[in-house]
Amino acid sequence: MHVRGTVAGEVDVRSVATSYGESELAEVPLRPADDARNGESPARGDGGTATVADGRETTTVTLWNKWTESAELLEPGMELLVTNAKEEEYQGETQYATTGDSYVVVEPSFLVSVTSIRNWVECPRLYYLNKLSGVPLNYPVVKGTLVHEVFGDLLRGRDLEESIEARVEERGLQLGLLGETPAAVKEEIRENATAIEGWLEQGRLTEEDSWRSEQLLISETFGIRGRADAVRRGAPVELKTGKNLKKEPRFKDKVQAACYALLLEEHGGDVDIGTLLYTKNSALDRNEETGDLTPAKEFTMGDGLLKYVVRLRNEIAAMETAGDIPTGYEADAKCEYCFEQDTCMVVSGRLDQESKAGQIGQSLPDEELEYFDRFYRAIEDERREVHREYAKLWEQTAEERADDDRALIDLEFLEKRPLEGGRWELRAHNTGGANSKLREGDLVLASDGDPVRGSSELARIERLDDEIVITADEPVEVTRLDVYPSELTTDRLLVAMHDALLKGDDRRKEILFGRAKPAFDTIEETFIDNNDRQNEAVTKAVGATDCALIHGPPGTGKTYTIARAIRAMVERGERVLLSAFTNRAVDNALEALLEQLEDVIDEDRVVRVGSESGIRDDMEPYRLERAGDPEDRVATLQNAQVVAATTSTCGSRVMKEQAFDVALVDEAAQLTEPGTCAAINLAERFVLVGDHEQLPPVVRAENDLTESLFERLVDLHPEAGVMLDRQYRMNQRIQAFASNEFYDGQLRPATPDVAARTLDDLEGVSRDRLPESLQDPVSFVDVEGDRSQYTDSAEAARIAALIEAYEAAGLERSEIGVIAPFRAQVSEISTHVPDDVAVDTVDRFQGSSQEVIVVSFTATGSLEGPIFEDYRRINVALTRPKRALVLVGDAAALASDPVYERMLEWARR
DNA sequence: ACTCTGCCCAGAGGA
Repeated sequence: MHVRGTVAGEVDVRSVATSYGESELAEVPLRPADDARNGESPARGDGGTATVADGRETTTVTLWNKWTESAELLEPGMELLVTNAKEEEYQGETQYATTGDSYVVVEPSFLVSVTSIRNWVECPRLYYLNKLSGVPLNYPVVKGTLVHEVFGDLLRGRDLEESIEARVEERGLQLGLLGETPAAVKEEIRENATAIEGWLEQGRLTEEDSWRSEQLLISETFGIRGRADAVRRGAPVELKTGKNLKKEPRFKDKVQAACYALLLEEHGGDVDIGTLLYTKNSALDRNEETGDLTPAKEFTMGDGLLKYVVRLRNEIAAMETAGDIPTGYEADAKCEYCFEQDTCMVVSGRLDQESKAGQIGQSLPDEELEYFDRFYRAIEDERREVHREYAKLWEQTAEERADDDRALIDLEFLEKRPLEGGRWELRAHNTGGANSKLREGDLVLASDGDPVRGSSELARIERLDDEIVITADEPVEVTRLDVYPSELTTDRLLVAMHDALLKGDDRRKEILFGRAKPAFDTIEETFIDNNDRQNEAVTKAVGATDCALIHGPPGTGKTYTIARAIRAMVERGERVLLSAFTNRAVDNALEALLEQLEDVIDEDRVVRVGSESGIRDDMEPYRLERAGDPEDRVATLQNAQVVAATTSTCGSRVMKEQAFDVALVDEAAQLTEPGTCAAINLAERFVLVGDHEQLPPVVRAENDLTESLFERLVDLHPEAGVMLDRQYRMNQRIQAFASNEFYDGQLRPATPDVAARTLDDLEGVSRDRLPESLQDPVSFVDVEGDRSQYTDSAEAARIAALIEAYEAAGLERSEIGVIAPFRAQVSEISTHVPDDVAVDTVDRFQGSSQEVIVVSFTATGSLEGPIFEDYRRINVALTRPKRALVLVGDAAALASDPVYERMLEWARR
């Protein structure tokens, strides 16, 4: 049976004399998991149940011999899983102990990647450095990736030359940045491919082989995930681009293969043979011991190796759970042979970390060390949240998961169609309501119903409506799609923070930490002649030698100001990076910029970097295509004077090779500090534009990431900031509340026309035709709600009637927007109102505006709940309309909070 | 208690 639970106290490790001699044992007090679903977990295929019988009381699990090493890692509160345990009666109590078939897994829901384990076995410090500073663009890595892709193609039956041609073409941009020519790269790949082909031929001659390539595997039991290069007859095959003339495979390569063996074991395999394919070994190289010419090395993976791998994995999981930083002493690697030695010493020196390699250089100032510590923790908190999302893949039932919007279930599989290159196009019919987080272009786990234990594939969504089209390596009879969680964003945040602190120049850090005041050059030019603050903002942005901060409340022409500033920079010959957190914000800013840049620079000197699915269709012509001739691709990017990309893309390998004079970050109040750093790290100076009175960054965990760099710098360097104070959007009556409540009364209409705008200005609309209660630009409709928690059908019905009234007064449906706090209420309202009325959450309405806005508060009785606590959300909701705003809600509930009460008074006037 | 966007996933190799 399997035992799973939470460590309930201190672990006792000691030696005892047994009939086999001296043995080590560890006694772990364990509170068995009370989650009933645990019992269904099939884990390993021996039919055991996964949980200890009915109890909440603490029991004891004895871990024998080598497992005591994992026991030493345990802290109270950690999760523990022991497979194939035996039950023992001791002093009338039921206890458990490991058997010869047991595995001990620390924090099993923390999914460790195979690469992590491979790095860790070499040196835990190497694992840490990889995570912290990332791997820069370099040729050996790109070539390795290419060889793997070609290998995969060969296994799927693609023609060799065709594959090489296509794969090299796809990597044009990266190869160009590395200064490689296609002909030379192809030639090198051919050499590796010859070894692969020769080996494949051997296999075909001798027996029927069954092959799988690039299989993504997740183990719920061992807490490991990874992608096997290939699986032959159920056994892992690892491809290596390098040379190895020794008889034995490298140890870390064996460990990697053993990881896949564990993963395959959980998926029903039972193998003890691993194959490593060193494709640089050629016929000219003779194995020094065996004289063997083939590149393939087969080896046996014994029980001991597999268990050792799980113990390694436990070390990582325990360290990540505790939030520790490895020193290198955990391993017996020799630092003098390590090619990361210098980096390791510098990092430990700068961050004042204990390290086996020793320290070089001077430690960062205390405040920077403290900053590093705080943000390292915060980012790792986020990472743990991503890990919890992985765990939900098996902890949630399909229905729970679909409710969570992270999956589409009960699809009806329609057909499979082979594509060129051996991939497949799969089609399924979406039977349910398609209200999920999944979007076109996303990578998902496509499965036959169970993404972890069943057959599943990493697939890309090509089309998503009633009929779903995906592409994948294997023809899964897909009936379910799951979000595949990714640590990519977290990884990039960490690297961005590392770069800002360890690679950033000193002057930049003086500014970020408030040790110096931002400086400005004097600029005489007038950029905008009818709006002083906008002009001041452009002047500051252009003249800043360090940074400028532009605070732009709703409707104040933030986007125009940015575009004007960038134009001025471009005219001065500067290279500019335009960034924001979301693709939508980047595209909006770029759209305004293109208008400004007409006649200033050629269109082809403006480049949008990002994925095809992320970029808005009308910006597609500016998108940097990665595939193509290397020289040509790299010229397009280097020649660009303006590059636009999300902050996440700014952290990509390609973007990190780029340098700019200025980085301009829009919607900067929605960005975490490390997120902002990803963009500004690439430039000499920066301009942040945003409004910290609107919504803050979206983060998974409650931590230091919730305050933006923008907001912090506005406080730290008020003299670098300027607030745009004239708004071009709202009727005066509408803007009054937000102005007083959020902007100290400083926000005012830009012109008398704006102040006086009403629905009457719109063609064919007459306010007289509205009920009297709606004739004022701001009105309140008191609805006693239906008392349900996240929806309110009474409000929804009333809103439908309001929309009819506006239509009757001559408004187009497309001129009306409805905003609600909860997604559930958004879908409730959507069922009541016509399709062409925009209905969305407050959060998603940020950044846009409408002639008429109806707000559904969805609260009866009281205003309790986190969504109402952040007043910035009301600021966003109330500042979306131009000409009319209708608040719909329960007056009694709204009056229970002072801010909402003031809002009520204003609306009812 | 709720809100929710990014990202080619994980791994590619050097000595």
